[in-house]
Amino acid sequence: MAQRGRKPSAWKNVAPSRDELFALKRTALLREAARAFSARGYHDTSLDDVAKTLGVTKPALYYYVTNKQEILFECHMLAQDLGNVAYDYAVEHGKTGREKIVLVCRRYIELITSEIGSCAVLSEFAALEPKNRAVIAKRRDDFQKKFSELIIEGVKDGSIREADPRMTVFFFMGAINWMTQWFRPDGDMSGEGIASVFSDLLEHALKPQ
Amino acid sequence: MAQRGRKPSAWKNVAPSRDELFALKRTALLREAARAFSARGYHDTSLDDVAKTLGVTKPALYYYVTNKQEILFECHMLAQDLGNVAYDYAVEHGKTGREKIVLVCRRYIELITSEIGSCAVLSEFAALEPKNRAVIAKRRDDFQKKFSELIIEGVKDGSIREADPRMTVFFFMGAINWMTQWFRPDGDMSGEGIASVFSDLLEHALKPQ
Amino acid sequence: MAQRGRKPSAWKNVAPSRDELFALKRTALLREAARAFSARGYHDTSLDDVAKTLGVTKPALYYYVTNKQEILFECHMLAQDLGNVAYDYAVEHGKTGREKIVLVCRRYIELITSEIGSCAVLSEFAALEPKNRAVIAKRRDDFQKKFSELIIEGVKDGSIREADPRMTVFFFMGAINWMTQWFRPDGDMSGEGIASVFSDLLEHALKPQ
Amino acid sequence: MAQRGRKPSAWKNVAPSRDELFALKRTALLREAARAFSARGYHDTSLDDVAKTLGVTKPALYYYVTNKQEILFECHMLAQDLGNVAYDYAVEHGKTGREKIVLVCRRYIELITSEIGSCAVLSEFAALEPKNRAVIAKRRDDFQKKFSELIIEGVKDGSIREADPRMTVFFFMGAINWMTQWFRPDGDMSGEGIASVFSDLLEHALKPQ
DNA sequence: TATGAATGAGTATTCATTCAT
DNA sequence: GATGAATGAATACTCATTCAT
Repeated sequence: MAQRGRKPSAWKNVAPSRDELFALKRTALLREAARAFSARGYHDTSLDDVAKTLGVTKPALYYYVTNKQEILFECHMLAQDLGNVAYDYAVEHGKTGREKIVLVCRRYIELITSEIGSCAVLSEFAALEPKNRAVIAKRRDDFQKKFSELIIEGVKDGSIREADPRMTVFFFMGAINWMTQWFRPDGDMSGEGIASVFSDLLEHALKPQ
Repeated sequence: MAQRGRKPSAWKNVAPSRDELFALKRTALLREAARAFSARGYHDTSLDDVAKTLGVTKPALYYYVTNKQEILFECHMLAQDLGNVAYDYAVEHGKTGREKIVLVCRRYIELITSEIGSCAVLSEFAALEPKNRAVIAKRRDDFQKKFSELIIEGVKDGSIREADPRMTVFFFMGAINWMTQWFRPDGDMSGEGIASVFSDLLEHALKPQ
Repeated sequence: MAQRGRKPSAWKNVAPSRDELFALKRTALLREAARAFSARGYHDTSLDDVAKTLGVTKPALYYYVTNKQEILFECHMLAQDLGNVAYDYAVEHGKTGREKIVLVCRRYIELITSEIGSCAVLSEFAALEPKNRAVIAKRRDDFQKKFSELIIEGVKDGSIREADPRMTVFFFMGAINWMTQWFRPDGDMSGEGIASVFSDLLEHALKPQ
Repeated sequence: MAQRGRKPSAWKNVAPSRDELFALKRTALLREAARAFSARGYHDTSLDDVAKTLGVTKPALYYYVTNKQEILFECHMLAQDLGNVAYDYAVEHGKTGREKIVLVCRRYIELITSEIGSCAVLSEFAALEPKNRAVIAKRRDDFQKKFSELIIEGVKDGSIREADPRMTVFFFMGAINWMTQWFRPDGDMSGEGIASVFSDLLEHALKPQ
């Protein structure tokens, strides 16, 4: 999807190439669809609505995606990517298991609040068709496994008190994912603010004694 | 709707009266619908499906409800009731603010896990029509306010460390509500088990030091 | 339908007999249905509406009629009867053809305005099922034929100027039947008032010179 | 919607432009629907019927209208337009009030008999939804008012004998509107024939002495 | 690339009618 | 005589998807 290696186009790449334009438009489509899906739900959002908001007609969308399902699926993928980004960041910057866990939490919240429109789609899991649902579920499980391994690590290095790793992950993944239901970018609490409160709560929940 | 005081019918009231039958059937309808809504989403669940599962025809449903919306709305109401039940229980049995909070959490989880089918409907908030959505949102807010007052109480009586009450409520309400997305009654963790883990995490997150 | 010759019941006929009660209720049903059909149209009137207005439940109606169609049909019959009543009256009281025609017109208007609710049903001719439609059409034609014969009679006796009898009948039957579309019993023009104006117009339209 | 001034397309404008095609199809739809509504009544005519007759599928209709109601409404509007056309013609060509009235009558009949399918819809007034009904009623009243003013004019200029203007209008508007109930284009009386008979009757009904 | 036009499949809802009680 | 309950059939309307242009 990325176009790193393409041959230099004329105009010193000032104007985006055809491929870039395509990617740009496709992303805009996904973003707008995610926003709409989150607001009204997948099944209650017609492609006509999405198209109108983008200023094109419905059939035009089919040039960029093959399906309404594909849109939903891609949105899920994008939203999940944020989790991995947060994870990588935390593993790189944290030392103890607890530090890492808390960092994931903080970073993840910062990311999804900055992109909340696209992320709220996570609650439309049921609307995925079986095949896609399986893929997304698998990725979710993988992510949560990596997560619970951080907890195990923390228990080993003494930074985290004895706790059921899986349940603990469910616990704070729930706290974070549920944000899509109430967070408003224009609310009186910034993404960073929430990240602080939540990671603080998490830290106390986990640390020994 | 309850028929406590009605004149004793024959058969020692073994057979349900007409009104009771009506209520029974209506409840069965709501339960089944909630299960379906949770599994496939509101918009993707046809009343035909619900009716078929109940062994009746679609129009028969309309004898018990006026609308598909009404079903969704009533499901939300029922699910929300559990929260209040848990709250009342906790206020009655807990002493300090923290004790109460933890009790609500534990009791609430026990309740929703025993009735998970009906509760998972909570994630279909967006499918409510505006008027109903407003009602449910109001009740949700009221509930969360009562909740955060328990936290304030705990901070005052010293059982809870200094914390943003509203965010704290969002934090663990999220943890609990998200359960509807992963909890399976036949999973390897019982409702009580989860209740224990979650209320323990909550307790540590809140207690001073 | 009338019960003239029935054997004297007890109580000196003070209380209506079973048969009379049946007839009474049936008539009330037809009247109310006619009113509703006129106001909202046949297809837009549900038997539930009719039943509710009568203070019974829908299935109860089926004790008095076999069909929704039957109701419409009987209403048409009743409405048409008025025409014949008017005709008989006119033939009895008028001398020349013109006198008779004008009398029919006056009498007919008086009758339908006193019973407008039931008569407006005449515009629901299209809602009759083919078989019934044929019956009603036949009666309508018969009536109009008797009518045009009065015109022929008038032309012969010199009270009416030369005119196409059939068209003339259509002309003023239309004028009269259309009343069902605008006449209101509580309007500023009484049935007698209209009868006067209309029969006056008719008289001038027909008389020689 | 008309394309008078558009840039001349190839083929000497033989082929209708896109917009023209749209308008053409929409009109065909309205015409066919009117015919069906008149024959079977609004509520007893399914859009499936209409679509099938037009050789398209039902959803295709929704490309041209938003509603079944819209169809009925537009049909009423078109039918009413004929009245105004007749009125304008009469005012232009007639001298005395009576001449004008008689001309309206004649012209109007000629118009509706040539378009009887669309006009018969006038008897489906009750099927209009309240909002639309109000609009149509208003136009009808306006038309009848213009009409009765012609009568007043005739009374003043001595061409019409003293008469209640409103009732007189009702009288012959009824005669004419009722035609939709019996006129058949293939009957033994042409539109012009009827126009002659009716306007003759009207003339005699109105003229002094 | 994008659009106008059309379609097939689906779905909520209404309602006349029936029947056991 | 009347009712609660249920059903079958019908119908307006929506929408993802396709395709010629």
